[in-house]
Amino acid sequence: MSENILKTLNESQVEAVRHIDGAMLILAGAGSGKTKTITTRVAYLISIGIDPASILTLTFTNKAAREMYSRAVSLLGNKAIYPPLLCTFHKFGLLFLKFHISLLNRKNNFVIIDSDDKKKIIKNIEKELTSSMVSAEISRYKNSLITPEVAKSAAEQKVYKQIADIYEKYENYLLENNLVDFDDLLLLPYKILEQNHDLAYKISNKYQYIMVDEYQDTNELQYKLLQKLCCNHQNLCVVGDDDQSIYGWRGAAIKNILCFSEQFENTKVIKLEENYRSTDTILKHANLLIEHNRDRLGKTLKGTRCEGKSVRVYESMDENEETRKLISDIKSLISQGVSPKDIAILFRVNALSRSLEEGFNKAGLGYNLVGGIKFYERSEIKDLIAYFRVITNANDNFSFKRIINKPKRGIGKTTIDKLDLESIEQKKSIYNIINDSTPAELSGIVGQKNARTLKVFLASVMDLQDILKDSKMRFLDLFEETFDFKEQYHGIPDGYDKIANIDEFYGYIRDFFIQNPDAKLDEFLANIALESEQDNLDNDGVSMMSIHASKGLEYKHIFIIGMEEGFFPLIGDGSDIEEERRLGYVAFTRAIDELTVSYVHSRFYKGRRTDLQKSRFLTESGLIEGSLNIEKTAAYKNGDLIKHKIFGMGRVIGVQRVGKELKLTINFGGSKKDILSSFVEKI
DNA sequence: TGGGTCACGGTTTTT
DNA sequence: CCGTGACCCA
Repeated sequence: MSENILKTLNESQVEAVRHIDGAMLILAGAGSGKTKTITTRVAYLISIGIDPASILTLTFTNKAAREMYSRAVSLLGNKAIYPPLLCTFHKFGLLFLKFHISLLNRKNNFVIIDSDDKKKIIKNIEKELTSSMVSAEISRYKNSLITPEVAKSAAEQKVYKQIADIYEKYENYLLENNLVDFDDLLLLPYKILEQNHDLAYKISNKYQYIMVDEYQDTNELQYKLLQKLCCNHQNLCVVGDDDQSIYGWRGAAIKNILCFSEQFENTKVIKLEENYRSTDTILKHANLLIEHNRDRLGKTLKGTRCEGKSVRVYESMDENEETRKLISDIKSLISQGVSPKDIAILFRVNALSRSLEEGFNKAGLGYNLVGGIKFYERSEIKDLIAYFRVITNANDNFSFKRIINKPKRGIGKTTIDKLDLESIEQKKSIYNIINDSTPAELSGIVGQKNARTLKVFLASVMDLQDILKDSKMRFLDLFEETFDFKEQYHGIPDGYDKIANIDEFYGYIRDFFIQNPDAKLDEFLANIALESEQDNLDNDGVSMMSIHASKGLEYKHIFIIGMEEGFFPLIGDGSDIEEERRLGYVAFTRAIDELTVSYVHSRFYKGRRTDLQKSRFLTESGLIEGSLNIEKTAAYKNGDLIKHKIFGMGRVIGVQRVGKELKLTINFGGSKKDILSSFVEKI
């Protein structure tokens, strides 16, 4: 049976699956059967008698976890086995904390906050700095294991002192309200393992075989955590593609994959370079593009299919012409019997979807915009979530403040501020202040009218808490009855949609409790906190999404728009041209049969029309002949200007990597000439 | 308290 | 251009 599983794999894949003990790095190029290899390895390990409970597989997304899990289970057939743990990093962290957070003297009824909540908390602490900036900075600290104290003492510039200060207050706030953010789901387990060697040893012993998907996207903290999990063995198998690392801006440490072999002894390295997805033509251009990157482990995708159609390059005056071309193409594809589900339009910047959407609407074509505002991020849903959080965790001041006036009950900012102050003074949550104070005491804080309102409000919340203990379903019915939550949206703009969302959400909760009758409300909350809607691909239209969102997906027909300097590659302060190129590589390799790239001469963006140059990626990938501008370019050799004129008149028809340099093939007057890039300089 | 108006700023975002 | 947030007045 174990050998049977390996039947449909190629040689390298089999080698990867059969390697049992010791560290392994699987470099899996785009479309090289990465998921198949991991899932087969899980099934194989179990089939040769390894205890499923000792296998841990970590992914980044729920979607990947679900897919791998079901594939691994189906490979094992119907044999009833104890399922191996296969989940996201964050889910693993959550499970770990539920068991062990007491080691940090914290209770395990903590609530997970999302990035929106985080920003709100930061804003409440300090309004001068932009909360997104501070939020990202705090994440960077946490993921680099820098404590507030260290951040404070290391800060030299005033801004960083300020940020470190906010960081400290933020951490205290989380602690007081028993909240954890996404970073904590990894950081706190690491801290616990760091402080408790026996536990680390025990856990490492429990998970003898650890696998990590998308390793190129791991950060410093994840690496450290993995080290702890492996402190008792070296059976860590990581799978990734350095060429598909596109989350550097978010703290992913590409060095984790680049240096894996040095960090773990006797690492076996396996490259999966056979691509089963795209045509040879598509791969050729993808390879040409990525060849321009310096920091690579080095890998070339080999095609297994056919040459296929050549990649089309569209040139348009502006975004309207671009959209017209795409729509006419897509219409003709559909008339030839292509399903719109097999078509996707990709862009580097979400803002580019606007003109597309307009065009599609006018043409009456259905589309499916991936990304955008997520269901759980809608304000009405977040309000409901805040209600449920307060109901399960009375210490959650943050959520309490969110719902205190929703629906409107006449409690304003001034009253909230007073309660906040009181909460700090009494070192007690707002919930408990309202509960513990006598009506007279509370009136002293917020006035008689507000005191009465708050007492009534809290009584309703407490009634619901009681009902929740008896019946979750009855609780849900009474919740709406008590607060008239939907009522507030009647007759306001978008109110109809909001009510529909609320009903959908109630439906979700009911479903969850039907599926998990024994689960508590806080389990539901933890579940949705870690759930994002990638499964947004519900309707049958053409998909539109950012390149980031397209990672891991494939479509028969791919259109990439906005191939212009400034848009793609996107140029900004933190921009990294190699990462942009990897994004290009990811985008190209999403295509199965046909790839079309498009650029325009001008685009309407941020309220103005901007002139644009076509993307360098078009020449780098060999999609168009590059032409060097006569005035701006000259060729030098050893400091001397050479053949300026001839070179200037030539056209670059090929670019190839030679060592650390690029070899440009120039065509002038019919004859070809090769020149190294170091000989080319801008004047 | 909350609705209205104006100024500002604006990549990508698995959890 | 278009959404968010600060600020002002009823």
